[in-house]
Amino acid sequence: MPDPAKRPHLYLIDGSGYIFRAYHALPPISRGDGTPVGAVYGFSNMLFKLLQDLGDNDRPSHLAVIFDAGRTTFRNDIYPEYKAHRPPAPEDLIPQFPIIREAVEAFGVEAIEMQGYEADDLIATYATQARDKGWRVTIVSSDKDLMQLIDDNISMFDSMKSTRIGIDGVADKFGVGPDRVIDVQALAGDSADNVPGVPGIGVKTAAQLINEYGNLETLLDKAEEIKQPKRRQNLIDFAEQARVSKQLVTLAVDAPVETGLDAFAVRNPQAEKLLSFIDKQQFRSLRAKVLNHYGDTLEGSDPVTDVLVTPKEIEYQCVTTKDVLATWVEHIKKAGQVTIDTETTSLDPMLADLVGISLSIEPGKACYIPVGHVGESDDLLAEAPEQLSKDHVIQTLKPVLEDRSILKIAQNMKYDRTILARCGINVSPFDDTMLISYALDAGKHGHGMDELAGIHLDITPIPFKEIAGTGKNQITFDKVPLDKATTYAAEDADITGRLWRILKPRLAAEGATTVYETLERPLSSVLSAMEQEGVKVDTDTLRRLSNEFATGMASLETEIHELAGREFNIASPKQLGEILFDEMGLSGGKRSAKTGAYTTNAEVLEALAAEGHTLPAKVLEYRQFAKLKSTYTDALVAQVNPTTGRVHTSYHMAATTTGRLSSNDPNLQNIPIRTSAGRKIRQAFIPEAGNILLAADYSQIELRVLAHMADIDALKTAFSDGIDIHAMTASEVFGVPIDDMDPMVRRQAKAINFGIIYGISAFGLARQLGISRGDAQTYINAYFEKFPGIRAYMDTTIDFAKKHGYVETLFGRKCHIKALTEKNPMRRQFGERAAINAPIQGTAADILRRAMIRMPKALKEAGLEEVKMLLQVHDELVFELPETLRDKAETVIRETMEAACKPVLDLSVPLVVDCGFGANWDEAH
DNA sequence: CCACTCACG
DNA sequence: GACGTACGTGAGTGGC
Repeated sequence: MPDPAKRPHLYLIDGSGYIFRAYHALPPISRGDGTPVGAVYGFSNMLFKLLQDLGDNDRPSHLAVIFDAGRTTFRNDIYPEYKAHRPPAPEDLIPQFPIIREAVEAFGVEAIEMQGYEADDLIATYATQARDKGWRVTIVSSDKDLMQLIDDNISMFDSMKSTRIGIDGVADKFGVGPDRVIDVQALAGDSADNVPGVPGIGVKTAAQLINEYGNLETLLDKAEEIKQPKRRQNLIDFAEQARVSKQLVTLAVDAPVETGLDAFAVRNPQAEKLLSFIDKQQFRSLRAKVLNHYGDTLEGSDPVTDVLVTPKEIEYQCVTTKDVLATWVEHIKKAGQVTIDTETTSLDPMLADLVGISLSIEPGKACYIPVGHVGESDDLLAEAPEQLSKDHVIQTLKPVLEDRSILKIAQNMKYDRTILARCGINVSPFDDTMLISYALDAGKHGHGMDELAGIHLDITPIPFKEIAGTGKNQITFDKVPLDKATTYAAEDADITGRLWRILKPRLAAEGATTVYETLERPLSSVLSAMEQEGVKVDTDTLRRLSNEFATGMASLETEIHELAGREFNIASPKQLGEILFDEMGLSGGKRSAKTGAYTTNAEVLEALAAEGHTLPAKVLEYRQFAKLKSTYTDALVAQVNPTTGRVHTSYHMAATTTGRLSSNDPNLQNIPIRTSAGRKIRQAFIPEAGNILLAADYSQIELRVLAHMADIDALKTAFSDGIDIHAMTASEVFGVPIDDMDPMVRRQAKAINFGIIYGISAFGLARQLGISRGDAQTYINAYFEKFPGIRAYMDTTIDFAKKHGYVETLFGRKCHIKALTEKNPMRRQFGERAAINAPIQGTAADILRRAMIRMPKALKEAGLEEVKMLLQVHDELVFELPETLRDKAETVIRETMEAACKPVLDLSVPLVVDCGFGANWDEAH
């Protein structure tokens, strides 16, 4: 028996069943020449969907579609009336049969049929052959006649319902196991197939009788014993008819098939064949889907080599006439895909004005369509170059960019989507090379276009600086001359298209499709909407705070200078260090390894303050004010968008190793909360009048994920029972009762719990708690003694990481850890800790992503369109909503977040979401 | 442009 | 036995 994980898996598709389903599911469609192709279309889509949808575990290694060859089979020799009542195939279906066989061939799949045998017999024959060789078999059909074949290795799959039927499913349907299905059918008959059976007996009664007597022959032999007179008589009178019926329903497992199983090995379709078939039928959306799925892995298309992505010549065109633009649109429609890039006046998509759009369909060919260029001098109107109007270009491209059958490809589509959304275009569908790269290579390198171009294409794109200058002399893109702008912009679209051709096929090949399709791509538009929504800040409050902080800083500055005996720049760690440790002669001055400067961070200053020194304490105060003022109050006021009056952050989807988002310009994921002065800044985040803010955060999500991943019963039970997890840890590690726990002991346990998530070290824990390294080590030892499963989890994770170079989240996201291969033991241990942390932090991040992706639909379905998701802060989502919707919104939000793992992951601990609401973000906590 | 510091989870 | 450390971010400032 081959390795069960790797043994072949044969899929046998009931082609006739597929055809009839396709025919009835779709309205009549004809192609240009009048030939009806509705069923062909439905069939092709179903076949493609099956090839595309199956998860990694269920992927076929072998595949064939089985058809009926004609109306008469060996069963008509046994019973001429078999299937005699079947109406002929509908008139408009008949010409589609041969086209459907072409479709199967075009997809590179074997089509099997044989005169004298039904498709079911061929399926039975192949299924049995494969099973006997130790293969797994899936029969794709909903025909109950095939259920007799089901066993431990053969199952059925209903592709419309996406449900798999095994032995249990048969029992549900027939009331007996698969081995007695034919006995039941022999008794019950089948009016659709004109199988007579025994009168007065249906499936229910048949199952009851077979279960009682064991099988058909025994039942017929003992028919005299049946109590019910009518049933007894029928069983006696129609015994022979039952036997004939059994023959009719019994599938032949010995059909003399000629094609061997090996011929069914799955292979990628040949591009030319498949695309020409699709084009002949005029299936535009299918064309796009097929290209999207196979990328350039299609056999016979240029392989992914230099030939494909390195064009022989470069042809970049500046489009300034309607005719040329129309030609591009035609080419895009024909190709079914286009790479797009927008050029604007700002990196902030909420401030940026559209300047031009570049497009590319194939490597080496791209165009730039200027729409917002102005003159190079200040005399704007006089020197603006000739270009198409923005309005005309938008109206011309809108149908293409919104066409569901045309795939739009971009590098960081979220940016372009926001820009285009502001022009009234809703881009769909799309692929994003930045996100594909992230799904594949998170942690290996960055995912910006220039970096990817260097790595995958060995190209250094024209630096933006080269065309726009640097520093205060830098000009915006609308002032770049058209020739330079065209070279730069068209190159971006060209490179993005070439990157897509390299990266897209890797998704399927490296098992990253699910991460990309379920955690990356759908989030892009959700974030775009959140960014466009923005959040309101109370600028008056921020300005007032800024003044308060400035006043505080000024008086502290005087005091500090007096204490130091001279003036110096308090904000300079270098100068401060010299004052403290050289001039004032305080002890404990540690120099940093890199520059040799004294360390003056909060930890050091706090220690000095604790010794009774005033100056360090004042500096700490000063630093807090300085930080809050420069990073928050002043910066936030400056970030308010003049048009919307709100602050629009930008979420970076591909920044972290672990799958977390990051927020920038401004960063709204590090708004103060830990100190009262800091919380005043949070109070400046407010809703519009009549609205409230609602903050929903996952309670202890990372510890819950850890409890599940490491499978720690004590932790899981504590979470299920709603026990304070830090108190529980304290009770286990320090042997104290949970009730009336000393807050200091709980604090220590909390630090241990966080330490575990970070890949604990005695040094780190000691520093966090201000205890000796020896004591910290004692705590850690005690912890691992109580929770040995954690140690095991950590060891397993590090082993996996070292073997593969990456770790995985519960949702399959790969996080590559570079430092694991370091020779320097310190850096390598750093990698080991990162490897322990990444699956935990990453799984939590995946859960947040799932919740966010589902949130808009969940709100909409509850009639809560007015509830707007504004912010994400790693374990928290912030919403703005009319106060009247508070309770209903809270329910939907909580349910969506708590169920975010489902249905693909059944977490063994509950997820708990705490919701708060209020007139500002601080109150909402 | 890097180092340092510090805000958040 | 010596490395010199908690995990993941972004932003402001000083200083070379």
